Order: sequence, then structure tokens, then C-alpha cells
Amino acid sequence: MSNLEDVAKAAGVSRSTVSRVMNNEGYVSAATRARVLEAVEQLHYIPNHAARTLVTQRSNVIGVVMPSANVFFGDNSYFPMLLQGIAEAANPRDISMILWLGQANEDPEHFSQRITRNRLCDGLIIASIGYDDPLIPRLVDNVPYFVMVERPVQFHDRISYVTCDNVKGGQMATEHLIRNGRKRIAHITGRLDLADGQDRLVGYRTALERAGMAYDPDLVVEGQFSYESGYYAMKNLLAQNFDAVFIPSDTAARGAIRALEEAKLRIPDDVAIVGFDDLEDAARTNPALTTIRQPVQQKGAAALTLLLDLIDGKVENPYQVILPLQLVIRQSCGANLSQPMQNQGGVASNR
Amino acid sequence: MSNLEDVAKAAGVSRSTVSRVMNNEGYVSAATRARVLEAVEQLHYIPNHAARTLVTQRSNVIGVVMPSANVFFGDNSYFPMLLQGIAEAANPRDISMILWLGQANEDPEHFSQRITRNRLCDGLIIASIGYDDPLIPRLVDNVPYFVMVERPVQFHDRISYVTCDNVKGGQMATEHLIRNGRKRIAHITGRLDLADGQDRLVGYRTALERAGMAYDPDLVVEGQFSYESGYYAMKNLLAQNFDAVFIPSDTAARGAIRALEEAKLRIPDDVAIVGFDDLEDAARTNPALTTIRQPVQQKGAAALTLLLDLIDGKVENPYQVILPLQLVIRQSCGANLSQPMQNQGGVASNR
DNA sequence: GTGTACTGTGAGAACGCTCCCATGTCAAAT
DNA sequence: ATTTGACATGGGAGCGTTCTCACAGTACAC
Repeated sequence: MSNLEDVAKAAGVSRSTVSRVMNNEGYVSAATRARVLEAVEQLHYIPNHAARTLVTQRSNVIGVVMPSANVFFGDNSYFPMLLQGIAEAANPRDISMILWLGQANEDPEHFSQRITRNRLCDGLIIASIGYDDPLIPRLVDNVPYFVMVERPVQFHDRISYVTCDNVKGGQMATEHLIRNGRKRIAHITGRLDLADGQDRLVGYRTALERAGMAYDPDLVVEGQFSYESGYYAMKNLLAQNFDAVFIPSDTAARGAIRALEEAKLRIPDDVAIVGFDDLEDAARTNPALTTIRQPVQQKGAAALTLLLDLIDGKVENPYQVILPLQLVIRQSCGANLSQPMQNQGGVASNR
Repeated sequence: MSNLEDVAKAAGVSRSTVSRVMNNEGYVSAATRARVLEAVEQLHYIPNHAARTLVTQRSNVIGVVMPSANVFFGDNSYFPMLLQGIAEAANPRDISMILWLGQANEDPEHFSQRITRNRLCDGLIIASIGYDDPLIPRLVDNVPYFVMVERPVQFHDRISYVTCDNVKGGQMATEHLIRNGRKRIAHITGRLDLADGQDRLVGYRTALERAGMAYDPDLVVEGQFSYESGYYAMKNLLAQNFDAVFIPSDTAARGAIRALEEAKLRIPDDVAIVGFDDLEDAARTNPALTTIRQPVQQKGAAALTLLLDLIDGKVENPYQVILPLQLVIRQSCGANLSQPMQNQGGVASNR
């Protein structure tokens, strides 16, 4: 492997000049620059990342931390989409991305050690799902710069994060069902130890309140975001009398639909459904899901931008970014049946 | 940030001794070692990765390359599972993982530049899907050590890779349908420009041949691995007379099931189905899918191990690893209906 | 008592880069 | 004619490690 010195010799200049060319620093004549670039080409010179990092104290590598359970969280395209979003913001800035995945059954202490005993990254993005991961206090103490995706339940006043307006999302979903004449609207909640689950429930209650509708605790079943959870929560709900349900993820909605099918209930005629996420699953249910779209890629991109701004001192910790959500109307809510929308059927891809 | 020198001073020894302690090299007395470790603790000393890499010429970082389209390939848990597998092999060896994601519409030239102009990794794992990615020749020329996941259609005699025995897989699936008395077995193929798709088709034909059954081209529809593809391929197939179908992915099988439902055909009574992958989707169809299980995590772990062996000169390029596949019997094939298996129903998680 | 082998420790060089400072050139301003 | 300052280039120090070598001490065999 050639180094700066080799290139300098080949171009008949000094190491410093080659460095200036490589870093586009100016103060190099056009002729010299050309000669240097030619030598670089000829020798296949590539700057040594370690040497650069050593002197600049900046690696241009950021870490993405993902506890094991979260990788397979809810709709499985969540995690890839988030990474894609981070990458799209990182690439143009020449930032590389180290991935820290938790292992199944790995001690949080061990996991955090792996991450912190390794000053390899300039900062971290914690792709948490918003719960009180035991990792968080450890990171607060040991990592100078980090950003969370999703709001943690605790520490949220000391931590920088990016999240969506989940209260508003729950409200939008519920209001849409109200607008369409549903009278007994149920809610399968998300995990209530997570900020997301809590907030969406608050949104649901807010919508009912604003419409002057009574809050009936029997119509609220605590669930999670998974397919299985949706299935069993709906089984429980079937004892009640209801004509609509707001479900905290599209994947859970798939499970719930399965339970409704088994109970011979028709969607949306007997039960209208609004889901949440609008990732892979939403357009593939039968009928296609009305849902609240989460801008997952934007979340990733925003997290990266925020992290770099923190590192560069452009913003001060804690700094929070809250992204808007969007109602996507398809068939499961019973609205707009007269004017079906294009490309929102059950089979077309939603990407 | 403290460095070796600081620790040495605090412990009253030389830099060399601290280095020996940090690297567990021996030739340090127990007393000295204890004093050094205490100083390390006190100063929160963490070795500087860049400095270490600079002198050892070894970063202990490997890159995982994933072209954009592949991230969302087929069942979306494929990619996270693969990463998880790689991580599980990497963690105990203290190897970190850099993720190179292609962007949508990114020029392959640009993508490969991003990866190669950055000697940050000791080697690469190309998480391709086995097609002739234009990336491959570029990497062959520029990257000293890399391993592919899946066999590329070309270059396969010069490249190290890890794959599954897809021919055998296709054969197992088809033979299972034959054993269960099906007479007209169709096949929706995977992408035929991919080794996986090609091989599974070969397996299908081999099984028919061995059973003395005629190969009927009308029963073979070229498809892809996606949900949409499964749906439309099945729509096309419906014009034919068939009583079983082997589908190259569980996600495509979900699409095919949707088409069969719309055609009011019963599974497995009218049409028996065998899928492929056994990731997330398989256990969530109705009826649950009989399928060929792919050991995705093992593929990831094997790729990492192979890569490190190449780097360390323990094996010679090219070296190929072929992992076995396994038939998982559930309901969609119509077999074993009398003795249903535990935990293989449609709702229970398959993990 | 000398040679040999092993343990324990330290000093200096080297890895390949960036950054600071010194020096030289040349045109414009005084 | 001299000063000024922007441009162009080179040289040395330093980033924080590891690695090689040197050297002292101890133990044991002969």
C-alpha cells in the first residue's frame, strides 16, 4: 500500500502538498495539483483512515446501536428502513456506519461494554424502541454524543431524540373512525411501557373526549406491536360490542384481521380498522389497511443530522425533533368505498 | 482522554508494560499487572483504536455490503437475520461491523467507490442475492478479502461464498408433494437470473424426473421472490390444471395464497403448497406453510468465519461453504393432517 | 563460577497522516 | 525602492499505539 510519501516522491512534491490536494485545501497551483492527482491515480493511493483519525481525532464513523429484540420489532421492514434513512443522510457526508447489534440473551452490561470500550465512533444513534432500556443510563455516562430514535420513557428531558407525534397519530386514527360514523371504537394498545404505546393511547382518548364520546375501559385491550399480540388481543376484544378498532401497528392489525376472519366478522362492514406504520404489511392485508404512516426513513436521516449537529456544536444537548404523521386511507376503515384509490389495493406494492 | 503514557505514569511503569497488560501478553508480574489495571480503571483508559490500527495494520472491522434493492428482499426479516448471524460470530472475536448500504438509484460505480476508497475494513461480506451485480468485478479488482453470501452466477469459480444447497431444496420440496400423492405439481420460479432461482428449478425438475413424472413447461411460471410476484404468477397459473405448487419464497407464497383465495380454491384440498425460507411469513399464513427452512443466521456466521479465515490465511481463496436445508411440514401441503404439530400453527411465532 | 534460559521491564523507532510554522515568490500598494 | 500580503511549497512535530531490541535479574545445570 502506497502512502503520502510515495505519492509525493512520484509527483516531485512534498508530503504536505499531496495532503493539501487530497483534502482540497487550496494553495496548490493547478499544475501541481494535476501532477499529484496523476500520481495518486497511478499508485492507486487511498488515504489511511487510521492515520487520519489518529491526528484529527475524528473518525467520521458513527455507530448505530440496536438491542437484539428491536431488530425484529413489529413490521420487519422497520429496521432496514431506518438504516436506509440513516445511510441516505450519511453517504453524502462521507460518514460510515458501524452497526452494534445486541445478541439474544446478552447481558446489557456486556453489550454496553462492547460499545463503549471502543472509541471507534464519533457518536451513536440508539435505535431503541422507546422503552427504558438499561443501556441508556450507561450510555449517558460513557458516550459523549448520542441520539435516540424514539423518545425514552425516562431521561427524556436530558437526551436528544427523534420521534413522531404519536399523540397526534392516535388522535388522527380515532377521529377518522369517528368521522365515518363509528360509535363504539375499541383500541388495542401498543406496549404501555413504551412512549409510543402510551402516546397513541393518549391520542385515542383525546379524540373521544373532543367528540364528546365516553371512554369505555372495556374497549381498551393492552397489547404489543406484534402479529401474535394483535391476534390474541382481538380474541379478547371479541367479547365486547364494538364497530371499529384502532390498532397500534399494521403487523398487529394483520393478526387481528386473522382473528376477525375466524370469528366470521366482516371488515369494514362489521368492524372498521385503522392501523399504524404503513410499512410493508399495510397494503397486503385483505382488505388493505387504512393506517397512520410513519416516516421511518426520515426518522433515520433526522437522527443522523441531529447527531452530527451535536458533535459539531451546532445545537445543544438535549435537542428533540418531532416528525409529523399522516393518515393513509385504504379500505379497512370503510371510508371512500365509492372512489377507490389507485395503487392502494391489497396487492400493489406501497413503495 | 487518557493515553498509555498517562496510565504508565500513574502506575509507575513504562508505556510498554501497560501495553503488555492491555494485550494480555504475559511477561508482567502479578503485582505490576494489578497496579496497571487499577490505573486503567481510575483514568477510564480506553485504547485508541486508530493508533492501534495504524501500527498493526489490522482494524478488526469488517464491512457488510448490501446493495439497496437487497435490503428489502423477499421476506424482510432476511436481512436482519443475516446481520444477526454475522454479529453473533463477530462479537466474541471483538470484530465490529461496518454497514455499506446502497442508495436507491445509486450508480454502482459510485457505490463501489464509496466502499473501496476507504481502507477502513479488513475485509468485506457481500450480502448479495446471488445475481450478477456490477459491483462484483469492481470488488474483485479492488478488495483483497471478501466473501459473498449466495453464489454469484458468474465468477463463482474465483470467488469465496456461502450458500445453501438450493438444488437439494427444490428437490426436497417437490418430492414431498409427490410423496403426498400430488400428480400435477406446478412451480412458480424465483428470479431466473439468480443462482437461487435457477438451482431451485433444477431441483424441481430433478425430483419429477426421479419420480418418472413428465416435466410440463405449462406448469412452470417464471416469477420473483416478492409478494406481488407470487400473486400475479398464481393468477397466470390458474388457467392450468394443477393440484400442487412449489413456490420459491414464503412471501411469494403469501401472494399466491391471496390469489387462490380470490379464486375460491382451498388449500391444501384443491392445491397443496410448499414455500421456501421459513422466516417470519411462513407460520402466519392460513393455513400455515410447509416450507424449506433456510439457515439464514448460520449463513451470516459462516460468511464471517470464512472471511476471517481468508484474512488469516487459514484457507485459500476461492473457498465455498454450502449449508443444508430442511423441510418443515405444516398444513399447506396437506400432509400429516391427522397429527398436527405443536407450535407450527398459523399464529404462534416460529422463533 | 560460568553459561544458558527464562522472566520482567524500559526506550526508541515506526505506522501514515495533519497541522503549524518557516520560507520563497510575485504582484500590488506605499 | 521598499513594504505588504496573498499564494505556493516544504519540513518537523505529534497523534497513541505496537514492536523490536536491549538489559537486568533470577534460577538452574554443569
